[in-house]
Amino acid sequence: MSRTTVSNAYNRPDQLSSQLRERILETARRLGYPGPDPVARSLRTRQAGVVGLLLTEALCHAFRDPAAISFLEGLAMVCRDAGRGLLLVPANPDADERQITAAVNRAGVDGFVVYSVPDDDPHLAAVLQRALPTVVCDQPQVEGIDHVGIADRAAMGSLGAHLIGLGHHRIGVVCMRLGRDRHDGLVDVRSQRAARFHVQRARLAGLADAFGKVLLDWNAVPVVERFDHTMASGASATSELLERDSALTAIVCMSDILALGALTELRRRGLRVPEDITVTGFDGVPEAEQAGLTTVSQPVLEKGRAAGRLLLDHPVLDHPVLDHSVLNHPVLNHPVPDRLKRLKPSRCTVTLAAPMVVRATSGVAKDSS
Amino acid sequence: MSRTTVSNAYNRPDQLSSQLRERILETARRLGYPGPDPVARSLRTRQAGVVGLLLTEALCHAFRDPAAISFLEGLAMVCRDAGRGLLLVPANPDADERQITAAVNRAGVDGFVVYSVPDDDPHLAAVLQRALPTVVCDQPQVEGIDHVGIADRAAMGSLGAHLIGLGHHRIGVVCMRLGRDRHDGLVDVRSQRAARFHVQRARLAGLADAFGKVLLDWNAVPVVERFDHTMASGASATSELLERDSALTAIVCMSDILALGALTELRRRGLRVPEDITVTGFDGVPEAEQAGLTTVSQPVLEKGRAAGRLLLDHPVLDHPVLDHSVLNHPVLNHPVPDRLKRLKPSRCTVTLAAPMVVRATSGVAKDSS
DNA sequence: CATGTAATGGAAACCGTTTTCGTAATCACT
DNA sequence: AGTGATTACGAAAACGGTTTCCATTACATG
Repeated sequence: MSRTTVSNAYNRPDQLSSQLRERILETARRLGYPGPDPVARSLRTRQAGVVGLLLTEALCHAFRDPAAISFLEGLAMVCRDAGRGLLLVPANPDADERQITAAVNRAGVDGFVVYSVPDDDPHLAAVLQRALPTVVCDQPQVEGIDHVGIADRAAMGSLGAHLIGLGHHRIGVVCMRLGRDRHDGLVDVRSQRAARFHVQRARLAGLADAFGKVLLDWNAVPVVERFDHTMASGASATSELLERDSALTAIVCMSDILALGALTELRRRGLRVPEDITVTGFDGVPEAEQAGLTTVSQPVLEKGRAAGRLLLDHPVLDHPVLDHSVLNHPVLNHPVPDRLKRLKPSRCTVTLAAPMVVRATSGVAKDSS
Repeated sequence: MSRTTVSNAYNRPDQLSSQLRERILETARRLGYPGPDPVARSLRTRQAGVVGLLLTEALCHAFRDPAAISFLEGLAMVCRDAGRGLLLVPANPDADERQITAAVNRAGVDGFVVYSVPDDDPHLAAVLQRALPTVVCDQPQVEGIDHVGIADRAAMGSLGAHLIGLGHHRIGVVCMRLGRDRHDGLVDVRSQRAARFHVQRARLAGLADAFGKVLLDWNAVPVVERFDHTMASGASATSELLERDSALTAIVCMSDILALGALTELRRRGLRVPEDITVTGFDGVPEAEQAGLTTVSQPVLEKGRAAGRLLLDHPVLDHPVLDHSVLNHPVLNHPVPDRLKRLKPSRCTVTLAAPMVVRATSGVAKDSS
């Protein structure tokens, strides 16, 4: 019996008579042959049928972040529909350069999605080395690499302007980690600008924009960094801010998780939100919605889907590659009534309708064999 | 230049002089060679360095279920520490038999973890065909296949006895889907026993046990099934139960998600929990903790870690044998059936004995461990 | 009966590594 | 310089399929 025929029996049932096929399968069963080896098949066909996903190093925290989960969900949906597997690349922050490169190089995938890792992450560098189709999300744009994201800076700018419009200027900011090293505490403007994470950098810059626009001094705004992206961090950072200045009128958090932590801390201190103090978040996770948080709602699931579609070369149907300027104007779906101005409690959600998709046309990494 | 030397340059830097190695790497860079092909390497080494994960078909719902996420997190942690990738197998409920088998067969993995799929799931059948090391979780035990789970039946039995001890006997039950087909509504005992999901079957049986033990009629207890595992389902099912019998004293939900939905529905109706009516859940997710739900806290993350360790042949360190009396969690050690020896050296069945606590924070009940 | 055509099965090349083993070169030591 | 040990590198055989191409057979047709 030739290999060809066996191969055909499994993959092209129409290429041989059904009784021969049945005989082959029967024999296979008897011999304990489990079917064609997927690895050998991948080698020959030059196709793994798998998409690699590079999540932030802090895997444990990624799974605790509803936004990351939604992204994963969106991506997984697209992969499932395309019959592709989704491989979580084992990203170990404590590994040395060699191990990291090895981990990425060992991944038998047809392409990579990179989600919110630091700019200088060695995993990312290793991925780019692989010269496979790649999509980055919540990252700085890389020449020739597809990109999915939102207008973080503009969105946070809107939120900042909204707050300032309400009369807030004595605010404190809570931010997740800005770099790969643990640092919990105040960060000055220099450090803010040097943040290794695109998202954090952009959002802080957006807030600074809003302050600059009305000639308020951004340098005077305390920004507290926390390495762990948890509610507890949000709480402790809020505490730190209030110790420093108990007269703050708003706590601006760079994510909903942190904002939820801020809420609990404020309640613990007997402060009413939003009567006594305002809290804002970012992302628009369900829990935030339920808590009645002022936040920026971004289409996280859609970002995952867009990334997947982009990688699998499907048309990015729902997200035509938009002009940058369109998305630069996030929609305030609750315009602030006049009577609410001057520090009156108010809640609004800034909704970003669709992710921003930038398709790399120069195709450096794309389809280059 | 021979292939051997190039291979060594990448994988065994100590096997050749550093200047030769540098020369090779330099040449590779110049020629655009991206390093050894992981697929070919896997073929040769007979090792993919990847663990396959088969999640329930309803992928979208899996990612919305905090318990499933925690399991995933635990598994991912173990994989990361072992330098293994984690492959989400594209499980499509709507695919036909052939596509499903193909999806599983295309996965280049060293082993599978199967998490809470229906007993008759064709994906599961395909996985078992592959004759690879496999661990099932929240599934019925399969001869010769590693198993991770908790004593669902005993746990729910304890919870039931606890409720009965408090005087509850007029209760309603909310359950997630019992089979692969959508069915929303009341289910009789026959259907309960025929449930395709191990977990649901065991938990319902445990509750029935508790009723039987004190000679209460389980047939009289209304059980409402919901296909979608969401808070909305919990709410609507609760509504359905109350329409049927407004004098219920307790709503027993088979998961925390459903229970949280029940809570909102009851609040909406102006009923106080736990003063007017008791609600119980299952899983012990953080949200439930926060809501002060009576629930069974199971070590979900630990289950994920145990599954990973079992598959990767690490000792299952953190899960020692506990006394049967605690909550009836035996740790069984099965000798390896001879025919399976070639697949994997040491197989055992582990039932998690890590802390499983019946919490009673909602005031009506108080009990522990 | 010869011949063209379609259906079916087989031979061999190829995918890109790892690994074993052999050979040549280098080196320390007597 | 001879000898044995050690090191550096290369040749060739797997690994387990897919795919292309060709040979054979069966059958209908002129």
